[in-house]
Amino acid sequence: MDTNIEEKMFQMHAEVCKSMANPTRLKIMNLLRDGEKSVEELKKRLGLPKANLSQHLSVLRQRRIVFTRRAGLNIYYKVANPKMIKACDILRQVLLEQLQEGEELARGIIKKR
Amino acid sequence: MDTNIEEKMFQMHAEVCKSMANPTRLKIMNLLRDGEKSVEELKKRLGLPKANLSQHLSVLRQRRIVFTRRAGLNIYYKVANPKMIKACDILRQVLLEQLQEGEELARGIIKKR
DNA sequence: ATAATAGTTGCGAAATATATAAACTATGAA
DNA sequence: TTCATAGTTTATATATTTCGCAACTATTAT
Repeated sequence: MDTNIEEKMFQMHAEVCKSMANPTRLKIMNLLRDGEKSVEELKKRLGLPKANLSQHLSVLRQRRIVFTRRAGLNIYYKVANPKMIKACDILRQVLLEQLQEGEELARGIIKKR
Repeated sequence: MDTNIEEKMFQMHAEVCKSMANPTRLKIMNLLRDGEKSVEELKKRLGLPKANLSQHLSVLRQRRIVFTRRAGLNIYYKVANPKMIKACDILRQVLLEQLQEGEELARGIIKKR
């Protein structure tokens, strides 16, 4: 059926969104924005217990949002598709616009007193 | 502090992602893509109990991803910021590319036999 | 072989998200 | 006022996420 493939797309789309629906994972993506980083580097920058970090990385890996490469003891993570970063940037812009609207609204209320 | 506002941005960003991290809500956004629709229309197209639909709409409303307008008995929903749709489109593209890669990989495996 | 370093995985508890059903609110018509 | 329609909210049960902790695996050096 044709509707079923659509259904699956929505399901997969939702799962990609879920992968990004956590502040820690967004921070990871933000750190990976300008090149690959080892788990240790990420751990240092984020100040998280490595088990927890590893679990978050696992979520991103499973959805193929990041790739890994092993080099000796270290495992390097990088963003699989730069479009993912682009999507993040757009959402961030949406947020900034919302904040701006909020400010304008607040100013409007102050004026009206 | 400056780090705190960054922290809050990541938090908010995650919450926007959470709003989109559900197949039903993605379907709603997709239906609203080309103009506002009443709850009843959405209900018909999605075939959901209205209570459930209303809850999903509530999530989108609370994150200001959609706006509402009342007209008589009906309440019309529309996408608040077209950039939200753009972000969805990019994610969908990422998915399609992943599927393509998967196919290529599969073909590669077949060839190698 | 043993130890050290870098990561991952499994498990249980607490917090969140989802669906359903029932009760509630708001608008308009008779 | 009473009723019907359109939508929201609340309560509750279930499923999913998230975290910390302990145990495990993989690679390198001694």
